[in-house]
Amino acid sequence: MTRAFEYNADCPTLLVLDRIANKWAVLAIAALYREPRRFNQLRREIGSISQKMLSQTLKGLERDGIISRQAFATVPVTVEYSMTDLGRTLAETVDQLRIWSEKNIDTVLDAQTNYDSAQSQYAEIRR
Amino acid sequence: MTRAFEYNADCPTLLVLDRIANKWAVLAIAALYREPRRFNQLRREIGSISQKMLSQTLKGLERDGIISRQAFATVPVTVEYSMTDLGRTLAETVDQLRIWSEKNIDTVLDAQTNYDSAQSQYAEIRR
DNA sequence: CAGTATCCTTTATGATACTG
DNA sequence: CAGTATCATAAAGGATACTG
Repeated sequence: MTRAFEYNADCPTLLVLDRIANKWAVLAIAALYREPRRFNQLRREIGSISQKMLSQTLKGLERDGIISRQAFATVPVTVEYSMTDLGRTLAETVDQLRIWSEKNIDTVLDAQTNYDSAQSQYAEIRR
Repeated sequence: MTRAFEYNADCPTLLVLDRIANKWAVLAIAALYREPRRFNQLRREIGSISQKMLSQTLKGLERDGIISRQAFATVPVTVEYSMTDLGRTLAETVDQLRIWSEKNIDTVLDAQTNYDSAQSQYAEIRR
């Protein structure tokens, strides 16, 4: 077996996965990919995210050096989030997922329909 | 704002994200990327996954047409999981995350250390 | 072997209220 | 505006027992 697929606790993939195998993080990264945003701006744009989750997600991404946070001493305070150089390289990778999704969504949807009808047919027989 | 970043319920990215922004799914995809595996083989390989989660994850991936399940009428039964053609294209994309992780894990770890020490320093001042 | 079913615990997330 | 704190609930996950 190759080193790449050892899923032990020290595996870097697992560490990074705990950050990005997360819907909110992916959405935040995608939103910040092109241009910086303020907190509530992000919140409105992502839409489905709560204040708590956004705050938590941004903090985690900042901790990992994926995004950076800059506060301006306005009244009230303005805070701008933006991708770091490191973050941008991750964002490009994550963006591939978006591209894959848009390209293959129809195939996936068809597969789901197929699977579901096969299942209900089986349920029919069992009854 | 570009179409790509509208996070409404119909967004294909969100639908796919609900599947792959998931640690177990990513691990299963990574494990099946190179060669087919049997259920318990996968379980041992991923290690940290429970029977319940593996079963659930594989079912979801099969439903989406990412992997396929083939049962052999041996005693006891043997079941082999493998990537579909569609799945393989996703796996390649997901594999980029693994590559990114291995390449940048040190930078991320450093960023975390930095962030944490800055935080504790602040806590020190507040006290 | 390859699961399913069930119960129980932990974690994630939402809603609400409050602050500099 | 940009959060934090707290409580409540829903969802995820683990452990165990059981089956073809």
